[in-house]
Amino acid sequence: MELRHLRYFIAVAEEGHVTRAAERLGMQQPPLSQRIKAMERELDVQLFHRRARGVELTDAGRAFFNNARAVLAQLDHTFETTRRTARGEQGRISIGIVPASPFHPLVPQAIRAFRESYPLVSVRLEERLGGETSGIAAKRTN
Amino acid sequence: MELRHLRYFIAVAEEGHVTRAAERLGMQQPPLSQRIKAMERELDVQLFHRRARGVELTDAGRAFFNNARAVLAQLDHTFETTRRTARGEQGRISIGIVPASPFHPLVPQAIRAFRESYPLVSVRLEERLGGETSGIAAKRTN
DNA sequence: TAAAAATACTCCATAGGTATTTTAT
DNA sequence: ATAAAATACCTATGGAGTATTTTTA
Repeated sequence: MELRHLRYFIAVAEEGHVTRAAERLGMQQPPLSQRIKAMERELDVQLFHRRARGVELTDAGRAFFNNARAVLAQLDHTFETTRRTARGEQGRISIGIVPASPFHPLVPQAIRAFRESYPLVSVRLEERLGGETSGIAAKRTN
Repeated sequence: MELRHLRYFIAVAEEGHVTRAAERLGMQQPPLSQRIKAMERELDVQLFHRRARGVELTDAGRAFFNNARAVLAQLDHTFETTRRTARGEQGRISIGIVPASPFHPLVPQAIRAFRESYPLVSVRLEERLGGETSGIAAKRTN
């Protein structure tokens, strides 16, 4: 089973007609009927009752419908999260700083400003006594 | 993007090598490289760093990895729920009964027994005063 | 009997296989 | 220099289109 098939199934369930769903999907009725039947074969579950004026979800079909929509929603969320992470708009960053550093007093304000621009990035601040530099080190910890 | 591609990506991420992932998937390395690249093109996101000894997830790739596994897990859950519903092992049932009926005293024990056999079916009992029958009526309310 | 789904087929596009080259350390 | 990924090219299978038949109420 592929994502395309989940979308086909959802269209048919929402329209209540294979023919109307095919229109909405920009394809023809027979291949859509075939794909739905292939899904029923693969699941070994009847998803629709065939009526004279369209199709109607079975109980199992309704269960599949609700869950399938959730899967697609989660997938959309996945794509968005991935793209935001790639753009640096989402994720986790650790900042290490030496307390005695001349930058020290500026850090809290800098973090506030950063958070305003990147609300989905969580910033973690660590103060360390030792260390070879007197500056600031930041690294992604995704 | 299709489910197959999510599985390909997960295999590559877990193995850290396109070649090993291809073995695990029972396919050849070049088509797997092509599919991964196609996914990166479609998402417009680089998912792996190419190293001399394999590949390594980028930050965005790691975000995609975590979410993609959740999508597949939810899909498995979807299939199970659908099959259980088809077998009548999961769902909701409403039972209507007339209080004066001779069956009335037997109902609670019957429901207890049913629940033992079908713990994932939720049973709802409704008592109604009127009604054309003196018996018991049950219907699925999925 | 009429509207819609199913079947039978033909064709095409995506994706997989094989051979080879390029890249990264 | 070497291990692994990328590229180029060919092939094949899943799925989409068209024409027609079957089913359901």
